[in-house]
Formats: sequence, structure tokens, C-alpha cells
Amino acid sequence: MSLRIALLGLLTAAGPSSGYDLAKSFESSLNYVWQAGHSQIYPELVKMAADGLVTADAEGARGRKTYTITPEGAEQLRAWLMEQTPSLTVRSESALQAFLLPLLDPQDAVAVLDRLRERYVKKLEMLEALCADTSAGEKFGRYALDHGIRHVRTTVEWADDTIADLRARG
Amino acid sequence: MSLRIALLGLLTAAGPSSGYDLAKSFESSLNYVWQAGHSQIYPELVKMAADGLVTADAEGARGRKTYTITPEGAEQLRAWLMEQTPSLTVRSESALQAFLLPLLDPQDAVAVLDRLRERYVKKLEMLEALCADTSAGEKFGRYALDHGIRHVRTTVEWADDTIADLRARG
DNA sequence: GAGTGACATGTAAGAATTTACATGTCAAAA
DNA sequence: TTTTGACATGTAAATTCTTACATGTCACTC
Repeated sequence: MSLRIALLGLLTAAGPSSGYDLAKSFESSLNYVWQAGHSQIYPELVKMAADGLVTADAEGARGRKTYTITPEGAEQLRAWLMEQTPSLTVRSESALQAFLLPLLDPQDAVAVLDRLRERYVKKLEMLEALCADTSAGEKFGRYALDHGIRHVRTTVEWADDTIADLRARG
Repeated sequence: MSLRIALLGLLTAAGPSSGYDLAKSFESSLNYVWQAGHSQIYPELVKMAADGLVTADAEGARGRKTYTITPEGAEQLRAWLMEQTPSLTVRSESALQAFLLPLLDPQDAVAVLDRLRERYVKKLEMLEALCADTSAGEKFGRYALDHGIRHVRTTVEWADDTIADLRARG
């Protein structure tokens, strides 16, 4: 369901798009909260067309197919947003790694956390640069970007404090 | 891989456990960052035993089987923690919902965000209660719990600010 | 004119995940 | 004593997700 919703959302925000466009959009905007590659997107668009949620243009240059959301698709997206009670859980490999850190001795844990922290700092810088770029303040990007930045910042702070705590113990 | 690592982590932290125990542990401790039901855990334990990462006791009362991590399992866990560079991406249905919110008109978006916020507040209270409980300060629970609390708190703050912004616009 | 790289779409196989089905034990309360 | 609920383990089917394979176009550069 989530993939479908994500695609309907992207089609609403960005207007008619090809599967290729949508895969790109996924990478650049939705990537922080959901992921999907083209091999998942293309077949899903076909199913969505069969279900009347989108319509496909005839092929354009280089076999390009442009999909447009239908009123039915828009309605389904709206219904999901208004009525669904999505799970509050999260799936995060790096959070899993962070969780298991105390199983290492403190020095090793610090080493691992340091590396993880470094990567989050990079990510934070990247997101903040995006935020400063005025052109990025479009569509649903604003709140989402803010959400992402806050979360990554929180993670870095947590890493700082946890490293300090581990150092104090080790 | 993540499921395997999570199970090895739980077995290390909690000592020898049954699949049932592990499923419970998953729900109560790892749940915020990874999820797995018993129907995924039981077969995985069998495979892990075949791979020499755990050993299974003979059956106890009510068909209970107790699994113990082997040195090889411990080594694999350690190697993953020290050497892997896990993805920084996250999969979160509620974050997806939050992202798509601006596609609704502001009043509707506020209504949805309000509901979402309410649920996060509940979750925050739950986690803070857990934190206050001294007995919860065991094993790898401390840092993980702190991590979870900070993230949920950040989400609530984001929701507050986003609701205010939406109200100002709507 | 050949090569490179972004554009563009697909399929197939396998792994991971979810949901539902299916079974049986033991202890305690009603 | 029956019934309820936690304990305990599994399998099957369906869906979702990842990784790899496979193909072809178009614009630009060397």
C-alpha cells in the first residue's frame, strides 16, 4: 500500500510523470522515509493503471510513458491520508546498529558510533544545503525537509551524548 | 541480515532464549527500530542453527526450545557491528503520511497531524514511563530508550511547529 | 564515426515480510 | 470442571522488496 500511496503523492505533487521520473523523485525526495527502485515502480504503475488510479499516455520519445493521476487515484490518496492510522514503528538498520552498540566494549562502541556520527553529520550538511536552496522550498518539500533535518540533528546529538557517556565508562 | 543480527543481539543481551521469548523481546525492546513476528523468527532460528550461529536445547515444557548463541554467532555479530556500514535510510509509514500532508488543504492537514501528534505523545509518555522505571535501565536498553525518546520528542515538536505553520496559512 | 552517459523500460529470481491458518500445553480462576 | 489466557511452536500463501539481468534511444563529445 505504501508504495502506491507514495506514487500517488508524487504524481499529485509533481504532475504527470514517467516511471523514470518517479524513481528519480523517490531518490531525491521521499528517500528519507520510503525507498523503491524502478523494478518495483514500473510493475506497480501497471497495476495502478489497471485499477484506474492512473492513466498512461501513449509512448513518447525513447519509449517514455507518462502517467497521470485520475480523480479516483486522488480520492484514494486523500482517503488514505485522512482515514489511515499508520504504524508508528520505523525500520532503520543504523538505529539497529546503534541499539546493539552496548554489546561491544566501550572503546569499540565509541569507534563505531564515531563513524556513524560522521555519516549523519554529512547527511545533515547535505539536507541543510538543500534547505538553504530556495528552489527546494516547493510542493511538500518544506515540511518533509524540516522533519528530516530535525531527526538527523537529533541523531547526531544522541550520538554525541552517547559517545561522551561511553568514554566516561570505558 | 538484519533479522539475524537482531536475534544474535537479543541472545547476547538476554542470554539463552526460546523463539517465543525472542518474539516478546522484539516487541518490547527492538520494536522501535525493527520488527519481526514469530512466523519469521522460528524459521530463521532453524537456519541460524544450521549455520552454527546458535545451538538449540532439547525441548522443554510445552515444547519449548532454548537457543544459545555460539562463539561463531558472537563473532558474526561483532563483525557486523564493527565492519558494516548500514544504510542511513529509514522506512516509516507515519513519516510518509506526514510528508504527504501538504497535499491536503490546510484544515484537513491540521486534523490529520493533530491525530498523529496525539499518538506520538502517547508513545512518548509510554517510553518516558519505561525510562523512569529503574529496572528498565538494563543491558542495551539505556541508550536505545534514550534514542527512542529523543526521536519521538523531536517528532512531536515538529508536529507542533508544522501545525502552527499550517494554521497560519490556512 | 565511435564512445560515453543520461534517459527509459522492462523481467526474473530470490529474499524478506506479513497475514492467516493450525496445533497443542499448562496454570489459574470461575 | 470447564473455560480462559498466557505459553509455545510451527507452516502456507501472498505480498513486498532487492538484486541482477536485459534491452534500446538520444545527445554530446572526442
